[in-house]
Amino acid sequence: MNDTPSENTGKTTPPRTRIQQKNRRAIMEAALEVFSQYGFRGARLDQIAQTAGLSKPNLLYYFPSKEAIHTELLTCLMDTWLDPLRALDPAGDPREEILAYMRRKLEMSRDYPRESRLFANEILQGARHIRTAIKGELKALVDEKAEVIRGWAERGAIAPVNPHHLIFSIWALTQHYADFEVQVRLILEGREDDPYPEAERYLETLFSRLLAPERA
Amino acid sequence: MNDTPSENTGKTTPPRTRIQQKNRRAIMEAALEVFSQYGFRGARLDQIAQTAGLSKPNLLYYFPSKEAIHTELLTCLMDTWLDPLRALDPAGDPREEILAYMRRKLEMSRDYPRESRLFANEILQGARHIRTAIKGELKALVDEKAEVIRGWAERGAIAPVNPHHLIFSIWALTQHYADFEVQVRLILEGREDDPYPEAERYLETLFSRLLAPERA
DNA sequence: GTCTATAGAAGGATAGAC
DNA sequence: GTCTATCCTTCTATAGAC
Repeated sequence: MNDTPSENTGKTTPPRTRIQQKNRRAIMEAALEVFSQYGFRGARLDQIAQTAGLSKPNLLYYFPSKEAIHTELLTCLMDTWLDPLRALDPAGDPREEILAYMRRKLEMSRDYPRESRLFANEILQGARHIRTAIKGELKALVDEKAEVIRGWAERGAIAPVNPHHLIFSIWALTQHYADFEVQVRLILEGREDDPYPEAERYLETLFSRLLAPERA
Repeated sequence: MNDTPSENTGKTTPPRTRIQQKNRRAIMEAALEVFSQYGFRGARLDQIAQTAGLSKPNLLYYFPSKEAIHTELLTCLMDTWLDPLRALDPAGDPREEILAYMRRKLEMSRDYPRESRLFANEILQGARHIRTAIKGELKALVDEKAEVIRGWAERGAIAPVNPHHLIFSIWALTQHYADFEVQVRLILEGREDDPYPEAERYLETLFSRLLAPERA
């Protein structure tokens, strides 16, 4: 997931051979599959090993422990996970930037639902393994972008809103379709086979009306 | 949680004595605490027993298995969980009814965050134990209320929206504050000690602007 | 009804042959 | 690097005394 063998600073164990790279990838993939479904405590090493096509001891040849796999997985994915927000451009058109951010997040839910559920499980279960990342990296990024949004609202480019809660609402609304996918699909059964086209239309309407500056 | 000793149909084991009632309540309370934090697979019986102030074997005197505790808990809470939506009154003022529903759901998140996380864990982990309830009870209720909302939109009492996704969005936005409470609080640290007052203001603005009929 | 003790299965992790 | 075998811990669940 982030196994660049060259220019490795030594922070994570650098994989040397092709086969190691391949196996480490397979393990990360399997770990994502299992951890995203059951959370850390509910996940079982045998399941990860089996999904990765390895024996349990072989799995533990690559990583020292269950916790190490989990930590590596979260660390590798965190950056990708924050990219959509990082891309929010202070110089762009305010409403379009926010709508585009929402669309990127909705695409992430559609294309990477397991990643969404991995973080959902982790936070739901107390965020013990990513507390520092939330308090540091994520908080800093959110505060920075919230400041941008506040500026847009102040100069009247968008309707006045609480920037932090605006960001929360984008997370909540888009991630809901990944995290609660089972429920959404069961309820929409017989109406929409794929919830995402309607979700996009609905969320575009929602944020357009919310942010339209020409009112009150 | 639902232990009316009289007029019990025999569906769940009817508690006979005072002490049994008290202990069963304590177990349900402890089970809520633990299952909501770790999900079914991650939860441990000792933790539930300890939290309930009972020994592990004593816990299993009241319930035959871990699964039985979990099922009982979900069953008991499901009704309460759906009450806010049931209360949506087709005869009421459309915008006010939807806003009131949102407020009730937000209050549920604030006052019963563990219940929210219990269902979140369950659905996130595949909804294996409440599949039938979702496909049956919940789907029927949602479809019924969505029809009401569709009627309101058709006669122009609210702006046109997809009723199902409107309901999803109310769930997503309100439950987010319970399910992702840790993250919300960490990010708002130094700004808002209690996220709920601002959340209510923000969500009222959001749904007011979304549903305002006098536009387009 | 409640406890101590423990069976029996499953989980995480290691040893050592190949 | 990978496997078989296995250790030790933890977990669910039960037996049986009180």
